[in-house]
Amino acid sequence: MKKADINFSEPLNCPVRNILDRIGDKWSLLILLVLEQEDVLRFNEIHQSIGDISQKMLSVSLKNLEADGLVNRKVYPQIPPKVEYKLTDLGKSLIPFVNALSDWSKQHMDTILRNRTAYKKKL
Amino acid sequence: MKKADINFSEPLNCPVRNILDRIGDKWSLLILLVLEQEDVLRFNEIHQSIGDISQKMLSVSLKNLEADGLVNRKVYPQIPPKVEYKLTDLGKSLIPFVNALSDWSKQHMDTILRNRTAYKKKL
DNA sequence: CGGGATCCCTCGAGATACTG
DNA sequence: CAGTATCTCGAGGGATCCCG
Repeated sequence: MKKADINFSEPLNCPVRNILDRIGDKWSLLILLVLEQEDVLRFNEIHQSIGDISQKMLSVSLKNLEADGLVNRKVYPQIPPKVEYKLTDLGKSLIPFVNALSDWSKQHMDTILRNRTAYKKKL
Repeated sequence: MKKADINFSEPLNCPVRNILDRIGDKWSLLILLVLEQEDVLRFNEIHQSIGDISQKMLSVSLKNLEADGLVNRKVYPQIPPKVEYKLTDLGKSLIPFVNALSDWSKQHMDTILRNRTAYKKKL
């Protein structure tokens, strides 16, 4: 080993694996970013902002984010029901890093797409 | 919309979705970090560094990373074969952001695990 | 309105065996 | 050594219906 001696082969003790298990799924990051843009949103508002997420997956993803303490869920006991979601401080603290990744993606996506096309032709 | 007017509902035009499609899988980020630590590695060296990845998934993941231009693959035409992998400049440029995420994970993993335990009890 | 419960199907990914 | 080829299984995730 040369540098930080991170043990990548220990799934439970590897920070990269932990973070990926949390936000590496299809929707969680997207939900966090939507909530960051709008501050407070109701279930259907998130649903519409993302567009192509199913009700089920939105529900499941929100529940996971809530369980981890990244999102706060506030229920108004009324009929019809009203539920509001917002980021917790912990959730907000993750946003800058996600945005940094997003910016990297924006900058290099063209290059990556060109690389991929060239790679296919090479085969 | 309040802030950057990102259109999250356009899968093809959403940087978050693009980056997740690239690195949101189970192994790609891990491979990038392993390569960053050791500079140049052969196939089986990566295999052993990660430990619990199958040959198949390592092969597939490396091929994708190569296609996107994040990893360079150098074949020595000899028997037995020898293949070396290293990060490209593009691959290297992604590392700091991944490390930032990894650090965030290290800092907050305890809190998240406690949140999750408390959430389960609440149910 | 905000979900929960159920059904169903695709595909990610592991195990194994084989090859230049 | 560095993969490829096949088979297989389980989970991720969509569609639909229902309920307080």
